Amino acid sequence: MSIEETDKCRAVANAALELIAEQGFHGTPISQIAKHAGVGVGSIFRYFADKDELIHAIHARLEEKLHLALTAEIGGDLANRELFIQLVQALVRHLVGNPLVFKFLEQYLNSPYGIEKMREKFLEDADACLCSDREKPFFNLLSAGRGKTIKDLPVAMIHSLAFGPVIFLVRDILAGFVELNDDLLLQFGESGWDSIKI
Amino acid sequence: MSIEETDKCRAVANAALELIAEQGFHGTPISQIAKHAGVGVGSIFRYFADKDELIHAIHARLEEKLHLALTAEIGGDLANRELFIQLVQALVRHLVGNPLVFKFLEQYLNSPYGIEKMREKFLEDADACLCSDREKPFFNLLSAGRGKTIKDLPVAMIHSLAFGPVIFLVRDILAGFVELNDDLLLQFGESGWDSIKI
Amino acid sequence: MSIEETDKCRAVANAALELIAEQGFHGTPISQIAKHAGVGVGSIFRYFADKDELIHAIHARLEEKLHLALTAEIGGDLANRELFIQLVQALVRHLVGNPLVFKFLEQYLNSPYGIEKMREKFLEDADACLCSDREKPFFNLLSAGRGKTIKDLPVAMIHSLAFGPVIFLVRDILAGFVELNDDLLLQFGESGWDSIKI
Amino acid sequence: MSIEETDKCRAVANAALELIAEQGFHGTPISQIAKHAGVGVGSIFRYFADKDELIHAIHARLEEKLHLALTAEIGGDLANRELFIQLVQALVRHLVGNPLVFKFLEQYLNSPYGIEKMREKFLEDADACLCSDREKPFFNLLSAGRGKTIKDLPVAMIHSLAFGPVIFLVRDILAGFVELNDDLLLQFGESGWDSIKI
DNA sequence: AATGAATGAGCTTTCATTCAT
DNA sequence: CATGAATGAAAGCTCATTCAT
Repeated sequence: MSIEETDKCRAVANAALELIAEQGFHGTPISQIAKHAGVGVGSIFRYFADKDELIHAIHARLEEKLHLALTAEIGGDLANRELFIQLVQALVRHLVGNPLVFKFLEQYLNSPYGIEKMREKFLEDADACLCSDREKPFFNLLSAGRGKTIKDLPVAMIHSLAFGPVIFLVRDILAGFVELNDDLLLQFGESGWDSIKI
Repeated sequence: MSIEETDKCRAVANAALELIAEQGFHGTPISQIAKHAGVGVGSIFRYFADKDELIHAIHARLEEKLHLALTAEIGGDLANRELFIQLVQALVRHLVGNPLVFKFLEQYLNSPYGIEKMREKFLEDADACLCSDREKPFFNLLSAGRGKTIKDLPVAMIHSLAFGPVIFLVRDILAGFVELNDDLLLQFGESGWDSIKI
Repeated sequence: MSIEETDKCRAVANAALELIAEQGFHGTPISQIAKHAGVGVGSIFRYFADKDELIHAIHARLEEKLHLALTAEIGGDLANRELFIQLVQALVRHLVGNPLVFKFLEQYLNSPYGIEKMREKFLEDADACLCSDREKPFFNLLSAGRGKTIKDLPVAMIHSLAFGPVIFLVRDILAGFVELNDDLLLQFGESGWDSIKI
Repeated sequence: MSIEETDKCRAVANAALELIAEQGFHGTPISQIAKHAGVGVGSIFRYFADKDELIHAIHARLEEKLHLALTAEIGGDLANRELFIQLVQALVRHLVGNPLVFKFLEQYLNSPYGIEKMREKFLEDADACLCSDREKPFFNLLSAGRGKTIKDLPVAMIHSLAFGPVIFLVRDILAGFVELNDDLLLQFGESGWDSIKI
């Protein structure tokens, strides 16, 4: 169920996002979310059947925003070196600029929630599931170049080479282990390309 | 507290590992661990002050084993292409061969447990913390080559480029999205090198 | 408070009757009643101060209807064998023909609702309370014959002998344990008479 | 699941019986039962998986006790007038002497709990279900005489004639509407027989 | 007058932790 | 030492009731 964009609904989703990103799913009781959102507990269950549904809804919204943010910048074929690099840069910037989003998604994807979600998708559409929704636009555009400008490896492997580094880098940036600047980010994007180009 | 290597203690840790890997931290009550380990609940609290301590202890043990497994295979300078590739292969094989270990660590590192741990370390020893313990041997050996055979980027960035793909690949393999063979694994290792080599 | 016979009011009472008969008092939220009645929740509280009051009002209405249905068929002295038998038959037919009414009353009378109600009545009017309202016409007419055609036992005992079987029979019929026909019903009525006649 | 006869277990069951008899299932929170039993809430769930299971267990125990109390006094064929009367007397005495038992059973049998229970039984053993467990000994012994000393009516109908009055009488006695004495009880038993004898 | 979104007290249930045996 | 029965704080969730619209 996608998030109905009521004011109250968004307040709840935002409060939940903030708290869960810092405390985890199980460290964040509904009552706390309610208080932080300035809402009664009961109201949360008006909008979301379950705590689970709330979490899935937040995930869906974040994926969607991410999708929009990225597709806005994508012009064409990711098998094209410059485009690939631009997108890696955009992705890193988006996640670093929205740390709560990153922290939430990290937890979500490595929890029973995300795994369940992946299974569901796998059953209904095996192809769609070779990557998380987050990178679907990337994924499609990468597939196109396989065997031409991009190595002829299984899609999941290309995917790992392209996005594994991004996630790790963002994690380290948010943890304060790396100070990013434009030049470094450019080099990082180029390095990613080096690993998948033929 | 590291795991005292009593028989009972190991039984508990093993039971916990198996159950947590499949069910998550919060899906695995102490009582279930006790039953699965053939031990009384009370006994668990003799060895581990807390559920948290149990989890951290398991994590520590897994890191240690991983460390041992990998250093056993390392001969020299990772800034050397062949060595790097061998190590990526060894790491993938080890994790794919020990899925419970991988699943546990994935959860741990992306949960408040792991994050808290990272913070603790950061405070006491900034250097040690630039990478997770898991890849410390890699990390040290990679540092050595920076600016020579390896790009002159921040260590954390090199680290992300080198290990991000590994983790993502293992995840996809365990999820059944990729079928691995020796040739593919070799190409994967080479690709990793391509991204960090000068 | 008796049911004001507004359209909306009756719609609510009917919806509540249907739902409660099948799901019980506590399995039937006000919100469900409102939906089923095509009315807003708030409106229910305009007509009935409480959920309790709604339930008591429904009970009162059912008693009244039962009263009317039965007195319509009563001509005279129940101490008269034929009249008694006719009335037992009418009562059984009425209840079997209105299963929701029966199910509601059964629950009501055997719940704190009914018991509380009985107490109230007992305090304000001991006589009225020697039987449930439901059988008041029966009761009065039976009293008349005590010591003549009917055994000289306490009224409540006569009452139990006369109506206990009816309620039990209806319950078994509605549960599908007995298939009724005219002949059986006649014999049943005669049997009831046999137990109270001198 | 029958009640394990631990001390604590019995304390819980007794507390629950008392409270539920007076306040109903839904007026009696587990926390209150725990307090009244001098036990922690958690302990209740050690013995009973559910609130439902607790209630069913109490019911089962009461049925069993009733069964024992009555069969202790039964010597032979209920189609025999004197035996039937003795048993009606015994049943009335037992229920009047144990008002909590009566109140609990009344509520149970007329609630979704009891109805569900009856359905279960009906599915597994249609015959057994024509009467509630409570009267099974009665029932079997009555069946024997059908067509001989007892009217040739459907069993459920005989059952209604024989036990409907008992339940109603007990209810009225406990409500204070009838003052019982040995003579009245004897006449009551005889009246019951009058309704079913050929 | 009618509505239904909002509320929060209160319920059932879980589970880490303790401690008497 | 080892055990597991006992505990109760805390969680998720429901629903009668209110009140702004």
